[in-house]
Amino acid sequence: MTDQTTTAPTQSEERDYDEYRVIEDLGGWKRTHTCNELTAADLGREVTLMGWVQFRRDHGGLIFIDLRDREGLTQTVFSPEGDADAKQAHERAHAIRIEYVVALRGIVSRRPEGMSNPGMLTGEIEVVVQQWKLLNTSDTPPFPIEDRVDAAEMLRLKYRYLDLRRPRLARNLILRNKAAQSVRRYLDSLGFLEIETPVLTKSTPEGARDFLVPSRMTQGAFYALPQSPQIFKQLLMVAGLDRYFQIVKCFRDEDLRADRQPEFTQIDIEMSFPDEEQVMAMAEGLVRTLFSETIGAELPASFPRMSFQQAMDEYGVDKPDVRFGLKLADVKDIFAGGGFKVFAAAPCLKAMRVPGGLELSRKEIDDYTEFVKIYGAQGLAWIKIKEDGEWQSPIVKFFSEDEKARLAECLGMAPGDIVFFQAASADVANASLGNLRLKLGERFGLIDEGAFAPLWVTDFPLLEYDPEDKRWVAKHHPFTSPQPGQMDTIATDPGGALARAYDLVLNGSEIGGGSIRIHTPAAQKAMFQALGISDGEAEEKFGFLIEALKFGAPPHGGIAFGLDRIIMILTGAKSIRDVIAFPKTQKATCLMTDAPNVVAKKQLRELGIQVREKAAANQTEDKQAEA
RNA sequence: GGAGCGGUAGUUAAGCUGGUUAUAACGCCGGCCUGUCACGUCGGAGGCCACGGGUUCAAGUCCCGUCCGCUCCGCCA
Repeated sequence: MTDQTTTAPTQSEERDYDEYRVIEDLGGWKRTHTCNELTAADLGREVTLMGWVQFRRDHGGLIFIDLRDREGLTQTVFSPEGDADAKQAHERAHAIRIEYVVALRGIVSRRPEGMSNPGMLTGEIEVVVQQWKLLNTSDTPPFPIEDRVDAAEMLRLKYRYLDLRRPRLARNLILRNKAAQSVRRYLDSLGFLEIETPVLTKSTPEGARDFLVPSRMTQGAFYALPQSPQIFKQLLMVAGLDRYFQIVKCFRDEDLRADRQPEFTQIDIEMSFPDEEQVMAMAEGLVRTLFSETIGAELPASFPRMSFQQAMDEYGVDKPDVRFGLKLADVKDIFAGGGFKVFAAAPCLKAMRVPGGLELSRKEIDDYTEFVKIYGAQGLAWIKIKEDGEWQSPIVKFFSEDEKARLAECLGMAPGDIVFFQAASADVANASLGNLRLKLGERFGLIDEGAFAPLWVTDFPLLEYDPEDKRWVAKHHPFTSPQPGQMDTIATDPGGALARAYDLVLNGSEIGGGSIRIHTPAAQKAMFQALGISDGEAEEKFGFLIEALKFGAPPHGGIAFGLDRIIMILTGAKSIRDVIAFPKTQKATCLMTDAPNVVAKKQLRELGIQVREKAAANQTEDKQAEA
C-alpha cells in the first residue's frame, strides 16, 4: 500500500478516510426540522437534521457542510474544539463528500458578527454539530446537483432522480402538488365528485393515434389507453352523478413537442344542465383560484373572449398571445385586380405592421424569410418606412399610387415601421405571419413576461376538412353540440357550422378546451352521419354511447385543462419535461428505465402476438449496438 | 415522413484553412489551512474526440452513412 517510489516525501502521511465511511443506522434518531426552517428564533435549540451534502468547505480546522433537503439549505459547522463527542465528530467529518446522506445533531447558533449570509433563508444561523451519523455514501454524481449548472438533457434524463434533487425541478414538482390540491379543493367545494375512469378501454376511430394494449384473455383483441376520459365522463352525467372531475393521465401516440408528451395530465371536468356561460364561469374561477393559491397572481375577474374567426383574422392562430399587439390585417381588397400579380392573384393577402421595424437588418429580414418558409411560405415581402417617409422595399415599384395610399391608410403606416406581407393560401398566410408575429414580439421586447393574459376563444367551426381522408372531421370531437340552428348548416355548408365549443388560451398557450355535448341519440346519429361514419360503424364504435343517450341523458357539458401546460406557465418552465417527474424523450423513450423494450418470447406467446420479422430485426440490431 | 442545431476528460466548453504530446475551468484524489458559504492554496490522476466507413503522407477537424439528445414542420378530435 505504501508507495516506495522516488517521489518527494510528503510532510505527513496520506490518509485513507474509508475507516470513517461506515454506514450507520438511524439508531432511533428522529429528524426535528427541515433544512429551510431554522432561524434566529431557534437559537440554542438542539436539533437533528437529515439530508444530502450540498457543499463542504474543509478548512482543516473548521469544516462547513451545507445540508440540503427538498425544502432548502442549512449551514452546519464541525469544530475541532468542544467535548469529546464534538472532537470526534469533527475528525470523522473530513471523510464527508458531496451527496453523502447524513444525520446531524447539534445546537442552533448565531453566526459570528458579519458572517451571516443574506442569500440564505437560514443565513443568520448555523448548526454546530456535536454528533453525526453517516446514513449513506454517494458516488460522485455524473453532473453537479445545482441549478446554476445545466448538464446535457440526455444525462439529466438518465439520472432523473439526481436531476430532481436540483432545487429548480423539485420546486416545480412541489408547486405541481400545490396546484393539484388547489384544484381539488375548488372543485370539491362546488360539489364535483372525483371519480376514476378506466385506463384499459376501447379504441375510438376519431382523433389521435391510440396506444394499444394486447388482451391475453381475448387473443387478437386490444385495449386502448384513453386519449381522454371523454365518453366516460358523459356516461357519468347520464348516470345522474351531476358533477364530475378527475386529475387524470391521458395518452396520445403522436410526435412530441416542447409542450407535448405522449402521456400527460388533464384536469377533466363535466357537469349536468349547464350552458356555456356556467362552464366558463366555473372554469374561470378554477384558474383564478389556482393562480392565486400557487403563485399569488391575481387574474382578471372576467376573462375576455374572441371568436375563432377573429383570432384567425387578427392573429393568424387559434390561440393568440394577446399580451401584445402586432395584429394582422387583410389587405387583399386593396390589391385585387391590381398590377402586382403576386398580390393580386393570391387567395389570401395579409399584412403586419411592426412599429420600430425600420431598424431590422437585412440579415434579420433574411432570417425571418427563412423562418416563414417553415410554414410553407414562398417568401416574405416587406416595406420599410424611413424617417423621411420614403418607402424602401423591393416590391413597392409594382404598386399604384392609389394602392399605396389605401395601404398606408388601412395599416396606419408611419415612419420607423416595417410592414410584412404574406400572399398565399389562407392557411399559409395565417400560419407564417401568425408565428412571425410571436418572434417579432420577442425581438422588440413587446411581451411582458410577468403578465397573464387569459382569453376565451369561442365559436369554433364544428367541422374541418381533412384533405388526406377527403372527408369532414370534427374539429373538437364528434360529441360536440352544434350551435342552435346549425344542424341544417352542416348539410349545406359543413365548414360554416359553428360548435358550442370554447378554448381557454393563456399567453398564447392552449391550456383548456371544452364544449356543450350532444345529448340526444338523434343529434348524435346526425353528427356521425355528417362525419361520414356509417350507421354500422357508429354502432360498433360508439353504440354504447348512443344507447346511453336513449335513457334520459341530461344536457351536459364540460372542459378539460392541460395540467402540465398550466404548471409550465406557473413555473416559467420552457419544457414540459421540467414539470413532469419522469418524462420521455422526443422519441418517446425513457432513458432511465430504457422503456420501451423488447419482451420475452413467452410473454408474446401468451398474448398471441408475433412481431413482424423486419421489426424484430431492428430491435435486435438496436440491442446489439448498445451492447 | 421532413428541416435545423448539437455529441471532445466525470461535467461545461475551446480546438480557425487537416500538421508536434488534444486545451481550459469546475469536479475527483491527496497535502496544507479555525469563519467559510461556488472557501483558499499546492500537487496529482483522468480522453475509443458518439459509432462505422471513406478521402489523405497525415483526420477531433473534410466527405458519406448510422445512432443518440434538443427545437420545429407534418401529426396532435
